[in-house]
Amino acid sequence: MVRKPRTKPRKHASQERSRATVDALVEATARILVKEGFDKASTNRIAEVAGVSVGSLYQYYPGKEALIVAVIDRHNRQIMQVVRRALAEVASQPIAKAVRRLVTVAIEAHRIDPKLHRVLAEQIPRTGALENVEAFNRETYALLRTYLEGHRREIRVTDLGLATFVCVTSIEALAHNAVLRSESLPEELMGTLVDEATRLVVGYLQ
Amino acid sequence: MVRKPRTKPRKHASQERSRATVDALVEATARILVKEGFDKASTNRIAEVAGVSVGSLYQYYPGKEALIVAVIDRHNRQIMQVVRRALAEVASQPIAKAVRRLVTVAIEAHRIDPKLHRVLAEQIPRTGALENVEAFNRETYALLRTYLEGHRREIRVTDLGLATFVCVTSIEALAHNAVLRSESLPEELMGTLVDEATRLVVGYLQ
DNA sequence: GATAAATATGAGCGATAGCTCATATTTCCT
DNA sequence: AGGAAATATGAGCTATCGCTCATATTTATC
Repeated sequence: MVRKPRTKPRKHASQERSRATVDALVEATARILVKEGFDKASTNRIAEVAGVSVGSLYQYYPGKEALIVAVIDRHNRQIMQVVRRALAEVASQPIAKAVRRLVTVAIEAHRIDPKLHRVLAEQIPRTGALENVEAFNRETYALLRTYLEGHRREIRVTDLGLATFVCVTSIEALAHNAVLRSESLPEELMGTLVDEATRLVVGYLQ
Repeated sequence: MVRKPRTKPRKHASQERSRATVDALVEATARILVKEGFDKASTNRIAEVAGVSVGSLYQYYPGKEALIVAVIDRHNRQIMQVVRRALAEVASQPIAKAVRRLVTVAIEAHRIDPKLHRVLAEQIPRTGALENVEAFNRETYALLRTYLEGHRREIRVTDLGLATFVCVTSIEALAHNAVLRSESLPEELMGTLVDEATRLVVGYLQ
């Protein structure tokens, strides 16, 4: 069993100045994670890079963990924005077209700050942050499920929840791995990959 | 950039006694990871739980990281043993049957010491250990590719490498997520999941 | 301009981590 | 039996970490 540290901000920054401090802290954390790795992201170092004192850090965040969570949250919000928009656009489109779009978007989403994405995926011990990530996962799941419900007639599938799980999981994993290997993978394969992933999912649904 | 600590054992233990020490250390590391979490897995604690002195630990492992790698390796070897056997059994079987077996095996494999599996997946910063994990991934990839090559006539696919990637990635992800959620997921869905995953992959290949 | 509230500072404390090394014990080899 | 090699010990060093708090500075309020 692992006990979780607090991860919520301490105070709500109200003045302009303090909001700048908070931003600088989150930004510094992200930069350190990318450039120096998780181990180097100590509270002292974060404050230093943010150009702020450790004391200020602890005014707004109860600890290192909370900063990391803030970075993860910011990144996830960016991703979810893209995903939400895509699923809204696609709502009335037929499966074949919709899935293709979703696959493309999934890859795009994973390409938002890919270096940060990689660090978050590989180096961060998921402790406490998990709840937040779970929340985003649940939203993706709910959104896709809603789409599938609206297109039930086009689908040949018993359990809709299970189908959603299968689709989200495979699309996510394909996008994730493709982007992580995108340096060692020829770029032109990316297009083909979209075709293949689409075929995979559409074939499954219909 | 992150510089990697050494992860190779220092000495090759030759006597019976020292082999026992090494085993105890790896075992202790695994136990601590599962029961107390990554943070508590300090070299002092590992030595204590192993019933051995810290000094001995450093005779065989250059640091904490190396012990973690040893645990990961041991776990991956167990998994690969299952996977290799399955792919050998399946070599001459037609796609439909083979894929179903592989999906089942993937889930089984993820169920080997699931608590450890979860900790390794969620809590361990992948630093240096990555190379080893990559090696196992490549083997899985190569094995499946060989199978697919032997069954080219049954497959409707342009790029065999890409097809392998798609199959490995989705089966792996489905098994992984299914097992991680297996407590919150009704058990009877597991059987259905195998059906669905099989349908997903077979439909894609044919 | 004066007072209060908000914000910022950073030296330094206690805790713990990783790790070494001088020393002791066990095993191997002849 | 006896010396050499292998193995084991653990007190304790250094480094760093997360974090606090007494103090200083800036901003809001009237």
